[in-house]
Amino acid sequence: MPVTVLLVDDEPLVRMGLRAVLEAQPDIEVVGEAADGAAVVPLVRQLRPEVVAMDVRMPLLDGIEATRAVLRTVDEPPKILVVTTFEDDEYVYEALRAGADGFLLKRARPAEIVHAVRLVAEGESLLFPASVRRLAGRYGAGDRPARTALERARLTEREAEVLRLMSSGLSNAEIADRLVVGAETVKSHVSAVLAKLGARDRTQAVIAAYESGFVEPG
Amino acid sequence: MPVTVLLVDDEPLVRMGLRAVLEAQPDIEVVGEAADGAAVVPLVRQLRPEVVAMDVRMPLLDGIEATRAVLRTVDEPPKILVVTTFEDDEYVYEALRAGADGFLLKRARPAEIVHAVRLVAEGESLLFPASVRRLAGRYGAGDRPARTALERARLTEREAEVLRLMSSGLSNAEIADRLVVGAETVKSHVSAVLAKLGARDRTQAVIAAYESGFVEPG
DNA sequence: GAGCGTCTCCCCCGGCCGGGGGAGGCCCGT
DNA sequence: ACGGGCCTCCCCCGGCCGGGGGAGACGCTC
Repeated sequence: MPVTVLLVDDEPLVRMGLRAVLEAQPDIEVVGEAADGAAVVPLVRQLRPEVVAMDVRMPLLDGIEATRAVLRTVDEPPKILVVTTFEDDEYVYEALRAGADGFLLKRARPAEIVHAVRLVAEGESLLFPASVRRLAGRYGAGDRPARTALERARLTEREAEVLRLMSSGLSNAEIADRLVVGAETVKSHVSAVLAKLGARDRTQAVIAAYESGFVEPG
Repeated sequence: MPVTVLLVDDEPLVRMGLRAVLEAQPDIEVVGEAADGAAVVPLVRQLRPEVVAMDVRMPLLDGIEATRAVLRTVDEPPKILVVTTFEDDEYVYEALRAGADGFLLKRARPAEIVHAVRLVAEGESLLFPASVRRLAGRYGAGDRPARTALERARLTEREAEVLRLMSSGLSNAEIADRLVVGAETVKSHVSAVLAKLGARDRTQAVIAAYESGFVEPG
């Protein structure tokens, strides 16, 4: 059965765009739309979507408040994907802290959007949108949303170990030596880590590791 | 004229190894050796080497104290390259704080050793030996040696900008778009950054950026 | 015993990356 | 006016990386 998605955005154009992109996929079904945050909770109760693509800036109730409302009032809440532009980065981190599961850049290409939806639907986090770095310096100490997001990624012990070694700058071959396993094995673990973190390459994974507090600089 | 190097290590075997490796290079000349830290300052005054390859654990005066002594008492002091094994990482960061210019792992391959010597001789730092990560958590707040080391790397404005973008997870193509320049241009900047940081690839450069405080996690 | 997750290894393949070397234009300081 | 640093772009090339897909072995749980 397909992944069910609820679109929440005050701009019809954006909703139509997302719908067009997502409906083109056989395994994704858009089950509803909302134009403001206030309508989200009742719609979620009614439609029980697996994923909510949630805009940040909306009338009545913004994406952050709507995210909080959904997670606070709905049993088995859907995954929340925060839809954003570069411009409202400052709001995004609040949404993540409110419990959202990932980012989605409006300017992302269709394939990336589809990928993001599938990822969160599978319970994986989407730690790494290209703009994550721009959030730096805006978190208060102690409440880093990304940390929970990475924890949500549920890395296995081996994968965590590989991520640590990646974060110390080692190549796959070097990691293989260190762990005394084959290079192909390391590749498997690395691929798993990238998928779970929503990272495109090892560099993004390492950044996510730093941003989330998984590793810490001096 | 060749780069002049002073070897300081209490083990003759290590000195011989280093000498063999370095002397094989036409552009590098080993001008002297010392077996303990106490002999370093007078030898530096006498020989005026451009680079000192300094062991950490030595009799009489260890590498950290010797480094301090040289930098404090010699005009136009040489570049200090700390020679270390994995095992004495805990001492290395002190050496860096004392003003050393880079690391050198004893188990590094000859080509890497030669490379390290050339780099520091050219006034560039060697931020990224494979073990840098192991230093994490040992720095006191406020006195991060790596920060000074990265500052010593003297990145140009453009290179710093590229490093920042690399540290936000962008690919070369994406950086090119963002800066509105050609992909080849970005490659040039990236290569320059890697060289100046002593990083092997962009991941190591990003790690160095985090470790040095050049970028900061949430 | 039949799953399921984890860890291990394999193949093929396209692509981005990074090294090496070169080159032209610009500004700035000598 | 010449040199040097910086930014820009170019070519060739080998290699690591990451995706896709598959598979066997182990241990756990149901």
